[in-house]
Amino acid sequence: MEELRRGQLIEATIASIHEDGFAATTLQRIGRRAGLSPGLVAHYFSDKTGLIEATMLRIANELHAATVERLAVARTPFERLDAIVEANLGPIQLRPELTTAWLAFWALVPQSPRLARIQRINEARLQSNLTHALKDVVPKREAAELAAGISALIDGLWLRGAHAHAYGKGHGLTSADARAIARSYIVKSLGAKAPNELTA
Amino acid sequence: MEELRRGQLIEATIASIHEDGFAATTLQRIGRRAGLSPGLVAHYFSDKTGLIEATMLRIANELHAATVERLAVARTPFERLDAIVEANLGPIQLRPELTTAWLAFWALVPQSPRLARIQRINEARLQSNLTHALKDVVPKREAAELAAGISALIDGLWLRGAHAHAYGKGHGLTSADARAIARSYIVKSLGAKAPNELTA
DNA sequence: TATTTTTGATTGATCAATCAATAAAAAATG
DNA sequence: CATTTTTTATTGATTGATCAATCAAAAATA
Repeated sequence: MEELRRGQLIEATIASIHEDGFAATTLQRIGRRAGLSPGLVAHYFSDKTGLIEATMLRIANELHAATVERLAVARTPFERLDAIVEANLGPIQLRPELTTAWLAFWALVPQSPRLARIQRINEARLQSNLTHALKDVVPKREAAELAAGISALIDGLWLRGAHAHAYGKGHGLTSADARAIARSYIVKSLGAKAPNELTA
Repeated sequence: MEELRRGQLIEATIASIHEDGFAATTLQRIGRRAGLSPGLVAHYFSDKTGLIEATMLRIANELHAATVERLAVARTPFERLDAIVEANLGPIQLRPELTTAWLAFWALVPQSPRLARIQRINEARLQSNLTHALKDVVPKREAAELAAGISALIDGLWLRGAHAHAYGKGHGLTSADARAIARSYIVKSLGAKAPNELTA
């Protein structure tokens, strides 16, 4: 019961941030969207703040889980890089509801040490996954540098994808565009060491 | 008088977003910070919304002006690319107050067509500047692709820089890190065509 | 004096949090 | 098994605080 209700409230929060905007995301609206009373938020999350934190944590963990799942079936270093790109920039992660929620959380990070912590872990996970995938292809020293660049590029592409939804159809970056740019960066960075497996 | 007051209120808005957080950025606080009455906002911006829009427009135009200024003294394509990187990721643009404000505005873009328009123009300016700088170094077709990658990377690095301030000293990306990563990407992308002028 | 600028109290609306009341489920007891 | 007791889940109205917007009055300026 507890897990069910928490999930309902978290999903309603994401939906409300997307459709009402973060400023208009009130406990009343969340409750109505979830088909529950606004008072329940206090019962399951103690606070509105607690619900927001739980929501960010949830989507961060879902991203991580999606990445791990794809990495598990990747066999070469290039497949691993591709798995990371796919998990982060695929159409599932670039859904309008999710990107809008991420934008809102990113904006809250400077005011909330709790959210900052989640975001830092998020960055560290991405960086670590990239470094591991790179460490067999380039010198260790270079791997860290390269991972920093790729991870920043992924976040930037994500940002572009998030805003593209706001620009309306036909404007801005698509998920496919984002992945193509990321792959192109990886291929160029690895230079001659990058075989065709990457794009296969 | 009008320009003075508008500037005071815009600066106070940026300061309040940074120090109080966007949610706590009220007309009262803005007024107090500016040493003016909260009622003046209505007089000079009609709305709180109008003040927010004017603030985003202001920092977008300041970024553009800083870019144009640096581009004016750049002589080679590589100097032009470096000027763009420097204008976007230099310590002036990566100041905590500015990055926090940008984060807040980015989060508002999905709910506000007016802010979305400013952001789209912002992206277009960066992309256009990069494409022009690249068009003499790589084939036209490739220039657009490359510009898309570099501009996304710049935005991603900016995001990292913004969050780095929230992580506290010693954690996260510095302005110097960001510029180094951007330059490294450019050098690798241009391959043998990139002379040393870039890092000179 | 006429006009513009500025003030700050007021208003009406909205919000998160609280909490007493109720319903449902589970556990304990006879 | 039936009944009572206890715990847990849920509701929704209330409260106190806060906000943007308004505007009449005052101050400054021309």
